[in-house]
Amino acid sequence: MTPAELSTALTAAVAAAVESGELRLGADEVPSEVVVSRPKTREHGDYATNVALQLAKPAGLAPRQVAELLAARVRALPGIATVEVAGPGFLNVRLDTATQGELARSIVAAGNRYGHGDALAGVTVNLEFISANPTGPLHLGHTRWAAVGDALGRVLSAAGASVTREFYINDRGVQMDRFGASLMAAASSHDIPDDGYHGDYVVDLAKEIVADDRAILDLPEDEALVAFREAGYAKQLAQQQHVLSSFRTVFDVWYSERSLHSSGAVDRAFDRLRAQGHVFEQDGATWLRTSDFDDDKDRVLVKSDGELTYFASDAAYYVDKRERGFDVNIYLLGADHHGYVNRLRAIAACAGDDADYNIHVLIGQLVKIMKDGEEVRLSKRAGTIVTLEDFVEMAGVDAVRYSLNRYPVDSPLTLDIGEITSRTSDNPVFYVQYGHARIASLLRNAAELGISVEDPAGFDPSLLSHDRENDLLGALGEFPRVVATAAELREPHRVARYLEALAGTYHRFYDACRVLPMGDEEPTDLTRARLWLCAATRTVLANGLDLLGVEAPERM
RNA sequence: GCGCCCGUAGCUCAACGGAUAGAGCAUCUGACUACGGAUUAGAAGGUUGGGGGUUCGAAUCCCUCCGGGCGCACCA
Repeated sequence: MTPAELSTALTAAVAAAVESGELRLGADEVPSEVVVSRPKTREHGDYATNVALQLAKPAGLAPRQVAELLAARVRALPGIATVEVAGPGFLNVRLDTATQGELARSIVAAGNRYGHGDALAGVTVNLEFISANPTGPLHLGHTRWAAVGDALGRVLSAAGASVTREFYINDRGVQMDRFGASLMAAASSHDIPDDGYHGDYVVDLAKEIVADDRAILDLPEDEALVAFREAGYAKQLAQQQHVLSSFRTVFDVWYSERSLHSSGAVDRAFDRLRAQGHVFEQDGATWLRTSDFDDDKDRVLVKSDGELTYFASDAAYYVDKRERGFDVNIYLLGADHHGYVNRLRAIAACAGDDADYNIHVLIGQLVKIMKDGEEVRLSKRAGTIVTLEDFVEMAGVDAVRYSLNRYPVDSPLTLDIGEITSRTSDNPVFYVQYGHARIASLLRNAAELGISVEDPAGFDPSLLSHDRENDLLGALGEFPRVVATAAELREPHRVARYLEALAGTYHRFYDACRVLPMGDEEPTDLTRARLWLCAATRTVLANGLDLLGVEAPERM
């Protein structure tokens, strides 16, 4: 029995108690779903619920009275061993061993679908992250977003959402001309302007551009500037795409800011905002009255010189996403952009949308990396900043992705290269991957002994009665809810934390419960039952690592 | 000045409003002639920054103060 099935049974029990008149509740006071949780200590049963505490006040009864009358109903359900009322009014439920053990079979049967759900079914999500300027390499902050954004996309998909991952290319604006000017200066060995881009990559890029087309040096200056800018743009974008691909981060849409303007999306957005009545003219400029909502001041859309602001692009881009059919638009932004949150929400509100539902902005705090006790600040390539490539070169894709996905994004983060690359239990990514490899090895050994875990008839779930087996089954049952919660809260780190706990629970089971026969003993029913449990654990570890975009190795 | 985020063990960090606040590292003490010891058992370590409030119950929600980070353009 899964926690979800138990929850359904408890919900029905509450409804039946209301039906019979035992519980007097209004229609809107009957819970649509009774939440069950896995208690911290086994003394509190396999599962516990606080529903009686929550219903006591509306029902006009003492919490323990409510608990007692619900307990009587739940005891009668199939698969339930005992129900106790504890503390202020908790219901502590124990399942029959066989009922609990059946979970292993369900998990193996579900395979790579176990953990997936339909909590977000029918929701179309636009997940925008990184969105760097195509004027240089991706740096440490982008790396956090690449890891978290990609994992979040996987988690949202697992929860049933239809997810489009989008990278907004900031290819319009003065920084592009500065980039072109920097490349042109580097190509002719002039000093790069103070407001330009520095770092070895600019020089390398300039050399490549000249090697591709020597004639570029003979162009008039204004034409050369454009030519360098466009060639550099193409090369730098390709470089970012290549690096992200190596980092196992894929995008469905690369959206050019230029195309936003050339396609008429800006005009359409302005029309919509005007129609909603939030656009006004003042001092020769065109404004959006964002202060009608959460923003602290109004924002300029068109400057008095007729130029569009960057904010105009933001507004048009949001409206364009909505026109493309996205219900929920998630933005992952760096901490230095937190001032944008309210104005982005105000754009949604000005467009007539629900800022609480249609837009969701995640702000990521800074990442620092330490090596040998000192902060790593310099990049060989970029001049001043640590790049995604530098980080991966130091630690590897799996360690970087996993480490960045272990923590909530709204807290600053310090990672130690030595710790996240060590091949010992103090490194969570290896601890979890090792758990998977260990089970894979065990199942290989079982196959060599001719023991099949495929035969459903060979599985007697009632044999999984050891405390450590019960712990493991309980942990395995939590996975779907962990995934659903991670998706709902946009917090993929919950998956990583869960996997670490699961790996620990497995190792403790393994330490206490011999699985394969010793010496020349024959396999028993218990051998087979435990192999089912191992296979189920392996499935969950693999599915969880996949949600983080981290390999689940057969061998290490 | 206004706004956002953060403050939990010596360190890095967890914890749907739930029961005794948890892991890892570091410190100390144990467990292998057996499936991967890359494992595991235990000890010690806390007034969850301070103070109020709501609640049967607060690290979590509200108010306030203290401390830290960041942001407040007709820049992009």
